[in-house]
Amino acid sequence: MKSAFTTLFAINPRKSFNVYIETSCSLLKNFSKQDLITHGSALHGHLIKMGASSERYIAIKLIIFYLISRKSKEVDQLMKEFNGFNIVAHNCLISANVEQGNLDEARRLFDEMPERNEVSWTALISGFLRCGRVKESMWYFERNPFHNVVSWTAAISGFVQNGLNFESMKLFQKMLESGIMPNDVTFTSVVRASANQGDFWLGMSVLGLIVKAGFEHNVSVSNSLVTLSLRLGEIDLAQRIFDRMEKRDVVSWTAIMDMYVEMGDLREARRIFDEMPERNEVTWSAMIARYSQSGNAEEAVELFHRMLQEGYTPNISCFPSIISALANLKALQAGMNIHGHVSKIGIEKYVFISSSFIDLYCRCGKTEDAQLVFDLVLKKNVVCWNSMVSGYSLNGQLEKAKKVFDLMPKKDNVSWNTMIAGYLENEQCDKVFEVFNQMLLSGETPNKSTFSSILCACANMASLEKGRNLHGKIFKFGLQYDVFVGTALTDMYAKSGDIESSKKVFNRMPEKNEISWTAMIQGLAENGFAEESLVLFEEMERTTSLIPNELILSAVLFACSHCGLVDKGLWYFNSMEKAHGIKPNSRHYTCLVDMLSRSGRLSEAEQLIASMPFELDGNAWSALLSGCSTHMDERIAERTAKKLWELAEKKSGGYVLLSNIYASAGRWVDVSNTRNLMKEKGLRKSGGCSWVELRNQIHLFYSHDGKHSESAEIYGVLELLKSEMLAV
DNA sequence: CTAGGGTTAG
Repeated sequence: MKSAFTTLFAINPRKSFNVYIETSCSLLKNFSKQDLITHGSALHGHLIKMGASSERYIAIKLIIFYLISRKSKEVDQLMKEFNGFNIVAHNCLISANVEQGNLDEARRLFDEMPERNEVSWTALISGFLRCGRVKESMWYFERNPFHNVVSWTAAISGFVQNGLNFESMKLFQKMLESGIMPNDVTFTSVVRASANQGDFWLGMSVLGLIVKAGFEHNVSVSNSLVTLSLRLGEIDLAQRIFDRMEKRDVVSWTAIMDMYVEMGDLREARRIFDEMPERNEVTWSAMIARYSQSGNAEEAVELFHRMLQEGYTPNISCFPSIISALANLKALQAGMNIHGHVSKIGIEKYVFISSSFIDLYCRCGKTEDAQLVFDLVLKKNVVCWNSMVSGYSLNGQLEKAKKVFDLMPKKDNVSWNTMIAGYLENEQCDKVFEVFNQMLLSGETPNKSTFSSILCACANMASLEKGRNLHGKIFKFGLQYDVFVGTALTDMYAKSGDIESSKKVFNRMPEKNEISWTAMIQGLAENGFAEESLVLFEEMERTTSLIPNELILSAVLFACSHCGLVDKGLWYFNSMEKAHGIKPNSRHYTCLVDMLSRSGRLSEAEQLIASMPFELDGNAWSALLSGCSTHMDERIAERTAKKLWELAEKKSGGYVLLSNIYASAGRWVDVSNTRNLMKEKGLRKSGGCSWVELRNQIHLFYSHDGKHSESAEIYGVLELLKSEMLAV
């Protein structure tokens, strides 16, 4: 561009300057390229030399150029020198300031104009709307003496952009009453308003007006109608409108492409994408976003590369999707390359982009880098904060996550859910409830995600009372028929030992997925209903197309082991890889060892352990040992005990396991010996913890350090109670 | 003055 300009400049300096400035301005709208700014200033010097800088049109362009480059000193200077203002020049400046978000400056310019036309009014009114300053906009709108289609439409579309859909429809009605005919732009805005309202009949009456006014074949209007139909779930209608269109443009094709995504048919969407006659940046961005959102990160990345190869310039909207895809792939290096590029073109501080980078860095374990990105964001929104909170919790840095969480100026339910899920993931169940209670107290509405986490915490603690309480809350929020919530309820009841309620919830679920079945089959097996568990497993195989997963199969093996169905269990075990493509893991082996040991097939069990393709598993050894004690095999027991001791040497868990085994066999002397040995070696069992909930306050009690603040009083009362009881 | 695309929890 630079050399082309030099040539042009030699022929006609004024005209070429305009071309140059126009190009620079439009480029600078999106990016603030340092080299363009340098070129612009150099040109300015040139123009001064040639005496052309004070000519009205050029001077205005120069002011706008500096305005966009955010060089306020130069702008002020030029404004002082410049006094050839007419309405057009003034309007240009107002628009440029609006574009930059300098609304107060635009208003000042507007107020000091000696004379204004309809463009001046519309520029200011729509400027305020664009910044969400609706009240000020309306103040000027009501005083506008030049009401025409454009000013009405500006106000209507501004309302729609600010989410004031109902108000925009009211304005539309007023416009019709005042006798001004809407044009195609008005209709597209109004259709969008009805789509946002989700009101089908409103949309249809607008459609009637469109037909009456003769705009039904307008491309923009039809496009908005296609989108309206899609939003209202009227897929057939969308297709019909699309099919009847005389002319279709990129927007139409992109909209219909999205229709297939909406229907869950990504492949068909891709086919449309490949075959559409025209594509632009938005189309590419849309397809990339769809891949990224639906978990096809590799496809998203591949498409992004093709987009670059074919010479398209990715715009701001494209980056969040591609960064998110890279985050899913944990592709740190590729992400950093993008970060470099994005910084170079000066858009790295945009919230959408920063939020994606925060996520990327955190998923790659780089929370410090993420924090750096976070600190630089100019206008942090909730998502940005949430990304930082989730990033810390993802890396187990719960204290930092909580710190950021507490600093948030505004929280939404994602924020709360993130914090809750973080504590759950890090097994701090007490905190899970603490945060949940705070969430309720803050007035935030829990959703299915919240309840799934909380129920999972209940299941981990086997807290039936809390679980029942939550079940009631879930009904109140109407979430009882959700798959995730239903599954979590099934699991909670099963893990808390209330298998009847578990079954009830499971049977009433209108939709069940793989995880639902797993929870129920596992729940039955672990609660001693082994036959029922196996029957349910067979029902699942018979009535659904679900493929059994690792967890279901270990539940099945567990059930077989508890039913004494050794041969059936062996059959399942042996067919795992062949029938379901699942390699047995250590849990499966442990189940099998347990099964063989229980039925007295001890040497087979011992052989199986020897053939295990994993690191030695304490659970398998202890299953064998307990088999030895029921079936009185001293020889294998000796060998097994020795192995267990070896294992115990390595970690405290081994000793705990050992002492538990001795305890279950009633060998109390050995239990105390083991515990003493642990003390000697400085090993300690990780502490137990319990708590009670009183008036929304959780009181914690630990088995090791960190005593309750009032433990002396509590023990005092306990002693008192004890003596009272003895006295009776 | 308008239509299609963007980030976070589970």
